[in-house]
Amino acid sequence: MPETTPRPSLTERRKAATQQEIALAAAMLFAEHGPEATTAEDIARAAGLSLRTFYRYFRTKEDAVAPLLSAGVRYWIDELAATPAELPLTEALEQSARRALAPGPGRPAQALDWIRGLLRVMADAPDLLAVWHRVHHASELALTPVIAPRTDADPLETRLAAAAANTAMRVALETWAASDAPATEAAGLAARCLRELTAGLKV
Amino acid sequence: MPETTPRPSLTERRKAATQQEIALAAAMLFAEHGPEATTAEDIARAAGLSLRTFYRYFRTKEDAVAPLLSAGVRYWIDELAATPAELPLTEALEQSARRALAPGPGRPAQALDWIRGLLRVMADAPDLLAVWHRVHHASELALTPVIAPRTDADPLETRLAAAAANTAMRVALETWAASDAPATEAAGLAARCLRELTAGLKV
DNA sequence: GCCCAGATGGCACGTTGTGCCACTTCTGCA
DNA sequence: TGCAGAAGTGGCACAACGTGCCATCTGGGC
Repeated sequence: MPETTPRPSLTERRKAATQQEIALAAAMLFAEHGPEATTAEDIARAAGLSLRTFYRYFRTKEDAVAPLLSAGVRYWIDELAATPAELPLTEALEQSARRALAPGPGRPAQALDWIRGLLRVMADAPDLLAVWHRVHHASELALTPVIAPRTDADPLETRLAAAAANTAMRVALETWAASDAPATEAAGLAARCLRELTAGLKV
Repeated sequence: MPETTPRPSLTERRKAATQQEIALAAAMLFAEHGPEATTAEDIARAAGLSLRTFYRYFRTKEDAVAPLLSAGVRYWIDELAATPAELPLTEALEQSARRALAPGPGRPAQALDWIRGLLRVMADAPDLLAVWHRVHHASELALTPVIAPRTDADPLETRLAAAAANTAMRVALETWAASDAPATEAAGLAARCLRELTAGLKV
């Protein structure tokens, strides 16, 4: 079977697993007691490693949930990159968003639930909110080169398009998370936000 | 002379002055040595107060420059709120942006220069970048109620419009800051970004 | 001039995040 | 299979961060 990736090397896989374990432990503790009441040591203990090692995986305790928060947009950008180049950008954005937010292979069904749980405790946790914004800033930068070959706009317009699309996705996720809608509705909401934004603002 | 504000009370004005002094001291130190190499005590000393008092004005050392970073969008929202209601939203956004970024009464001419200086050291200062994003998140929320009465769109569309307009302003400021263009060009760039975004994405 | 509210400073303390070193585990090569 | 180098892990010490608490001082109202 043809593997595109050379092969993740046992150690690499362990590190990835550890990172994921830390992320889940942190998300669980954050959701239960709030980030303020959770110390880095709590997370380390819950993940079964020393405090020193925890800080080798993440720069701050809030960063620990970044992999969970970025899952949605990560899938989205991957899907967009895999979309046939003939498709108009507008449709490509919508279609990839729908696919990214639907459960599928390699997409843990609870990914959206983690995001919702974390977004809900962010209201009184500025440092955690900062992670959410950092994630979307990163995805804005990652989106630009993916969009660029699909448009003939100049660099500034391309950057704007990436930023706008990214904003639409963020607003969709925040709106969904604030509601009680089931995870299945997130994809539709994201598609709608993208459509409205690419069509232009109402006067 | 009719004053709209009841009158800021000597103590209030002192506090505001102190806050501004801290902000300027922090921006100066951040720009010169980088935020990493600047301790909260350095800022406190430069502003002529104790460390304990510093933390009564700002939650973290990076927060100290938030007043400077938010100046631009603050002016913008104020101008927008003061724009005649008959003006179509698209034009109101552009016009108020132009006014906000042009030097004028109550608008320190160097405001944009501080933003540029700070944005340039943000590349390797995640905590400072977080403040930039927090400022724009706040302005996104502040923009929504100002836009709402000028449109008949539903709440989600209104929120999207605010988020998009806000994103346009942010991209404009970041683009201007990354360039060597004089401060006078920022207004035009912002207007252009707003126009392109409100018109809709190119396919 | 007196008094209360609030601003300030000093101190102690828990938490954060990092440098350094010793130890263990994995990986590659013979 | 065995051995040497590389890499992950943990413990310790330490500077910086951010806050609760209390004592002191300033300033505005009666």
